[in-house]
Amino acid sequence: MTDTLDAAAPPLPDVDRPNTQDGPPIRLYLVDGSGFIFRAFHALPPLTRKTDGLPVGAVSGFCNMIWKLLVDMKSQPDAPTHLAVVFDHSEKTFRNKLYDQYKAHRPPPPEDLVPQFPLVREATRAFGVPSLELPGYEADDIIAAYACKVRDMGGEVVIVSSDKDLMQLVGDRVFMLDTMKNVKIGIDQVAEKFGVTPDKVVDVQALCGDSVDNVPGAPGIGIKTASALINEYGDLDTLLARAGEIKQQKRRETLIEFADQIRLSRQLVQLDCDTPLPEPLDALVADDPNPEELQAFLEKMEFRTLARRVGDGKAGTNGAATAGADTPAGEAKAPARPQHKAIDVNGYVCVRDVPTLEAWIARAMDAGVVAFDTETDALSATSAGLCGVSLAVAPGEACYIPVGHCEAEGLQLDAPADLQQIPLDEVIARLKPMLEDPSVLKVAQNAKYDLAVLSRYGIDVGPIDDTMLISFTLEGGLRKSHGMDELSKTWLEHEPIAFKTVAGTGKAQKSFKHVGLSEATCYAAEDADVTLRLWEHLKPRLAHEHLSTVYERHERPMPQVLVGMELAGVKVDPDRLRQLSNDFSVRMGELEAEAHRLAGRPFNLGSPKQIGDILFKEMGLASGKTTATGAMSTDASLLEDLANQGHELPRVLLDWRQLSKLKGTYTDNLVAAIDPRTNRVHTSYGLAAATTGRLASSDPNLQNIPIRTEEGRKIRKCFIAEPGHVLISADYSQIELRLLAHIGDIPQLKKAFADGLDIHAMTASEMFGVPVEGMPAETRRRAKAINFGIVYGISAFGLANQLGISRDEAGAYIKTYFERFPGIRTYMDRMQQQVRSQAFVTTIFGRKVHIPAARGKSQAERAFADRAAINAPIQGAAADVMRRAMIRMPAALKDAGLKAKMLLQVHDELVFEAPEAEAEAVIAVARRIMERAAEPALQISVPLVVEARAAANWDDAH
DNA sequence: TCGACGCGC
DNA sequence: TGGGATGCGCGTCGAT
Repeated sequence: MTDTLDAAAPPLPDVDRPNTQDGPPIRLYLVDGSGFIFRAFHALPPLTRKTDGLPVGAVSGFCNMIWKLLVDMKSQPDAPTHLAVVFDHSEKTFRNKLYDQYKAHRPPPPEDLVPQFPLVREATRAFGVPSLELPGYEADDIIAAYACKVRDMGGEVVIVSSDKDLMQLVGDRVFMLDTMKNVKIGIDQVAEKFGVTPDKVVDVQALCGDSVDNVPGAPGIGIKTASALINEYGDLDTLLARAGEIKQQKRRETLIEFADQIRLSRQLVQLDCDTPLPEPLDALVADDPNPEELQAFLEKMEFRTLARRVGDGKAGTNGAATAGADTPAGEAKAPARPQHKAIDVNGYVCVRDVPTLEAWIARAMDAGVVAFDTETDALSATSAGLCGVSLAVAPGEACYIPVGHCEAEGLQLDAPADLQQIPLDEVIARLKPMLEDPSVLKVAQNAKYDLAVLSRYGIDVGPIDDTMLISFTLEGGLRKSHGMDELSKTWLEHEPIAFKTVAGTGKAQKSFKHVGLSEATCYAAEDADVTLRLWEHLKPRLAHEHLSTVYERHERPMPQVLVGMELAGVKVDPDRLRQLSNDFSVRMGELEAEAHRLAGRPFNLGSPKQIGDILFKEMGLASGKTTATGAMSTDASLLEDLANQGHELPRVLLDWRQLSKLKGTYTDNLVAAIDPRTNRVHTSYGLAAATTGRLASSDPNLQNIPIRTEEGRKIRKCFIAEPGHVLISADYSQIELRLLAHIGDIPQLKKAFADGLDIHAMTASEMFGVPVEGMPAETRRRAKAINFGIVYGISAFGLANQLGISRDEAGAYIKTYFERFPGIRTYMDRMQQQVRSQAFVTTIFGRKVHIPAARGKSQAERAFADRAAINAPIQGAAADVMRRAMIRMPAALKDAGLKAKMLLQVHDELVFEAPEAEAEAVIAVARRIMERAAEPALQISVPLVVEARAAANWDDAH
């Protein structure tokens, strides 16, 4: 419950504070108590009262939410003036008289939830909030009655619930608030869900029915058909009266045959605004709780954090912390219990004998879906050793299976810790069939890591779902990270135990294998538990938000592919790299001495600040520009200008910087990154890093190896193949411009690509009216800069900078460009409009790229969003094409009988290693797969062309 | 921990 | 009006 709304939720329309004739404005908050307790129970981690084990998780979530509402009442402009919590009273209601099967399929509530029902009512009273219920009626009807009354009086109503059955009540002055997701639901959100305005929601529900409540509806009609029909005919009665006019035979017959059942369904879903009010409205006036009574209740429940906040009277400013504070995470900070006794911690189980392990595996097989997580003794997935595996088979039901925990050397314990574990081989052998069973879905957060670890122990995990990738597919661009901690805080309002808490921090940080089994179980089992809950929450959204295909085709297969590449690694020549490093050092020393001589004093060449002082203060050179923070800029373009004016020092600094960069970033670190076991370098690819869908490479980054300068290429030459093998580089030629031609439908560009012309020369020819033959190199260079600039949404200023021409001249170029290629202007305008109205754009493959800056306050932010919106569909489509090629590549190579391996990806390039004799065959396979990668999803209207070459090192293959 | 810088596509 | 004025990453270094 953070203060700010989810960025995805549009702000509420400004509604003037309503006035009633005879009193202050009314803003009534109605909390759907029954709905809340079910959702809180399933969404929040299990929490029990310490003294007697009474389950109180849902009560805790409920108390935090109520407290937040009460705190907001004092400060927020849209705080409640009236407040009540509404509960269902009994199983049987008037609806059962209409239809005896209503809600007949409901399973009994979970065992752990039952004792919490009376506690939530008690909590409500302790907070001084009226608790309403009425025999024979559902909570929804009571909510409807109050909502209608207040609305008709001119007041405002906020229904705290996410129950879709309440959405029919939404209107100009009636909203819903989902406090667990921090989303407000207004008319637009209802329309998005049901495809009709709220007043037509019952008609749609009557048609499609509801399997949860056992409302029959019309067979074979879903929400889409229902809303289409209602929108066409206006309302349900008209539709049923004119059902004979419907063209589709099946649909017509269904509506006629089931007309009565549909009318009954409408009666079942229609909420009754005439439900008698259990209390007069005046009785719901919001008021402060009685402090003693509230404290007594909270202490009885052992909600210490909330009790303290209530005592301070200043709680609620950070709702997320409030919600998490009474969870097991807080308990973990308590003094450690004796390790050898703690087997069952917070309901999580530490598995240390084979029968227990078999029982958990059986439960996973039985459930058909299991969340899992691996714990390791280091960070690198390609080298870390396994410490243990955790499994979650249902929310709150998780275990940790330690396999590699041991005592730290030199660490004396008072009593020997009990570290008895099932042997590693035994655990692997027993887990393997379940983890590889095609009928059991394995859910992981960042599955690539766990797949890489387990694959080194001979387990080929599958099928998998990845909560990180699901989140990335749904919300790429909305949040910086899709890490588990952040997702848990957002969606489960729960802060998992931090790794630091169990392993320590900084110098004292210990490897996970030295963490005691009790603490390790708390941490590891919780991760699997949280992963399962996140999956339950996020996975259904893919379908609802039309992102299932993107996830299934472009995300879900990637971890497997990348594991293959990361584990393969790439060979580098350490001797040659060390020699380069030495050469660079020697020359840097010479340049440093020269720089000190020219400056007249020693200084640190690596410090932009000191360089600024020397150049602009001591030597009096004209400082051209400043950086974002106002410091004097000393970047390469500026030093280049000064050098061209005839100054000596800037040239020396530029040369030194180049060598310093190469040595510091590349030579030394690449040698250090060689894994001694494989003698190769294993990068890690980030899948949820770039919002456009591009991969990112890190530890080390192999996507920014130098290529432009002669010195830099010396480093690239150090990437080599094994003896008897070659490296093969295959890269898409001009893929972004080709996709722009397709997406923007630019005839001249499409024709040029179809004819295989030099695209930059063609652009120059179109723009400047000169023939391609005999064109000056400078003319082509300018056209090339414009082509690239267009892809990035460049301005006249930027282009002028890039080309070293005047701003007016650059402006004229851009003007000419748009005149020659009007389709590009249209494309850019379209993206700008789209991002400003929706705050996201999509690629031709359906990938959604959120650009929240489009809703930014400053013009600069929105201008930035415009440029990102122009670039994202192009860069993103290229990334999508590349992903499709990569996903198909391993099988294509294998089917062709080739031993070649895909090693690296650099956005538009793939690097393979193959036996020399395979080179030609690999090139043929790579080109075929890459050039046809968009198919069959899309037919790109320009050819995608791949250039490929084999050589002994990466530079020569390029 | 942050900003400046620079490497890649 | 006028400031700001090419997209997406990662890693290093110095300054704090």
